[in-house]
Amino acid sequence: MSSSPNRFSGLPAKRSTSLADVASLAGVSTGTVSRALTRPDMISEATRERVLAAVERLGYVANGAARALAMRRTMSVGAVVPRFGGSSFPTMIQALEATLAEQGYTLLLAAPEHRQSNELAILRTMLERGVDAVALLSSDHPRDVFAMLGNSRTPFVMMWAQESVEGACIGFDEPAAAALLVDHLAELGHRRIGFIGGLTADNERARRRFQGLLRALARRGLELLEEATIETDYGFQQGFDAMGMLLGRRVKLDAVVCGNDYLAAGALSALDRAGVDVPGSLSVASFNDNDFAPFLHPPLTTVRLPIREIGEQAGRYLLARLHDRPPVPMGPLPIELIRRSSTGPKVDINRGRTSAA
Amino acid sequence: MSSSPNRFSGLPAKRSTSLADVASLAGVSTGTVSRALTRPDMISEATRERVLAAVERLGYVANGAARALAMRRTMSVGAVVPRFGGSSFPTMIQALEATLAEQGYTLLLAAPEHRQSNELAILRTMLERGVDAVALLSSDHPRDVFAMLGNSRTPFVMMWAQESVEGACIGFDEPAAAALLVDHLAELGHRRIGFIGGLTADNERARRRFQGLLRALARRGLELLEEATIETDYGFQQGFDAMGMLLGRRVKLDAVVCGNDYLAAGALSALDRAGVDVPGSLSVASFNDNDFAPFLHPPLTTVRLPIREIGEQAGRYLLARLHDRPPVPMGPLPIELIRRSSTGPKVDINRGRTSAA
DNA sequence: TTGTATGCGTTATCAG
DNA sequence: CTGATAACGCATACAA
Repeated sequence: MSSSPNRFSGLPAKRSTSLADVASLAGVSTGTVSRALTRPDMISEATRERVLAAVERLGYVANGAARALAMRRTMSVGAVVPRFGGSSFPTMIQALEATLAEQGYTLLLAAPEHRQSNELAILRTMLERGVDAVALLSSDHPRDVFAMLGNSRTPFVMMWAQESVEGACIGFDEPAAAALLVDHLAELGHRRIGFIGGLTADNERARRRFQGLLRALARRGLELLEEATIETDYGFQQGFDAMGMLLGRRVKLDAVVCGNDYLAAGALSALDRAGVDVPGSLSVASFNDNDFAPFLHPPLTTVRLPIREIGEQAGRYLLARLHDRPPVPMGPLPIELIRRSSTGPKVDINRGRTSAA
Repeated sequence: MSSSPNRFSGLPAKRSTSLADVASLAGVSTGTVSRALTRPDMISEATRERVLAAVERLGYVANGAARALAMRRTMSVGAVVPRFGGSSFPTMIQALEATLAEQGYTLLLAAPEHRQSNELAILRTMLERGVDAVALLSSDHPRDVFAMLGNSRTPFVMMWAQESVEGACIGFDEPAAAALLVDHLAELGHRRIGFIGGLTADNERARRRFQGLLRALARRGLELLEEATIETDYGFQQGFDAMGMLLGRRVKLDAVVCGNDYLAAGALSALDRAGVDVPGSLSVASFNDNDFAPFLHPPLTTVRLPIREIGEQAGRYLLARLHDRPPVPMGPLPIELIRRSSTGPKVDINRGRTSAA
């Protein structure tokens, strides 16, 4: 019953072909096979081909666990990233993955739904899996996390974070981004400014964004209207609801800044629903985590944030550490203000094409 | 120079504490330590505590490679997912990860930027890493992929796919979703219908979506306007451009269906830019991969697709296989039409609150 | 260039 | 309940 090949093969039967199998088929030793596969230049053309043929014939796939055990390295780095779905993290992670892949490293990812809950447990699992390095999100983690990292001598980096005594951080100047937005609004003559932002309590990035905003405003003798400041989870619905609340309070406002593009999209939707003229009677600006703020309607001013670049830099940093090289110095990550008019090429419905006369 | 503890510790020095260290500190054998950690009930209270204390004191973390080698299983499943960033995949993956985590499984993820390119290589890497099972996206893969999977006797599942002789598929009824949209538009009396969809050539899902649309239309004696049908990459900019092209062609249209919400967002933006009254003079409907179509402006009719559910079901299926149980039967995944009015609660700017009188 | 033998850190088997 | 000891599959120093 359980000997049929195509049966539900749980654990017991998983003895797949090994180096030894290949070796005997090729009529050489295991050592030779191993070298033929990982150091082709150390072996004669003839035997190498025999080995490769045997490998092919058997469909041999190396056992990573054994290899890792013998080599004391796994060629993989772990990343623990909370609340993964629907955010800008995928972009960052993919950049990280791509950068690591250039040097043959694989990314082992954990994306726990509930934050903090068991970050240490997750990290432990990763170390047990044998990751050579670790990428963390932000820099606020329990002491145990850093302790375990240090104890295991595993290189690590904190992404989307500013500075930390605990280790290296890759991030961008969030206050500078806030300043860009504030300057823009101020230049438009706006003075009564509201804010719909992320929850600062458990989100270091939202916190820095918020404080950057406050400081930029202060430099111009302005401040956030307290009754027009709302903290909420990042999300369309949340943005919609928050803007609804703001409107309900009937505060006089010149402009509203949104903590990210999800909030902005929801807020714009609520404004439209309420018949508010944007930007005629109210300007909206936004941080652009997810690269779609430039395409929202009505067009709004936004700052493009170097999310992808964080992933890349983090990857480079880790690779440097892994190769026992001093970390490469890295310049500041680029931040760019995108003004509201840059939605795309104009299309005139009355004339047909755009380019022709 | 290289003996300092806090130096760039590449590979050589990574001999961290092992079971043996713990054993000698606790004055027991390695076997005892192993059991104390993984089978607490097989050991006396007293020694277990001694062991745990030693573990704590040394900050011991198990070596997963060695464990995997000995146990012949890694408690992890791999997933290979192309074009990961900015799509609805994160949602699906997170659901998969969460489901697997319930049983202690870890998700090893590969998210290659370029599709097909080297799917086999990626799979090989995963198998080498020692994954116990694999989740694939869609069902169109090179033969080698299935061959390798079969050869290694690794349970696997195809997500977001319909049917395949190669193995199990988890997906939803894409044509049914298309039919919902078509029925809705037809009920509104629309007959001249266009489509801005994903590239069918290299995207099985886009293909099924497109064909489902054609059939649903045919059942009602309708067809897609050829000159109002555009294939493009999923994306805001692409949707914007595509709608621009459509407008440029000056085709008479009652409605346009968008292949996903990114395209829809771009299309709506282009329509607004062109001053087209939506839905007054043109209806827009959309497949909703990313859960934000319901929040777009102007509100459009959309079908909510069970993306998250795919991840969950795939996880359950894999777990069943991993535990050597027959796969659990699963009902059809839910699809829901969301009509354009359901953007959210209404907000009356003139009255303050919504709920009070 | 190739074969041999040892070690990698755990789990599992089998006595005690 | 606990202690030896043999796998696990591969890489590598060493010998040939």
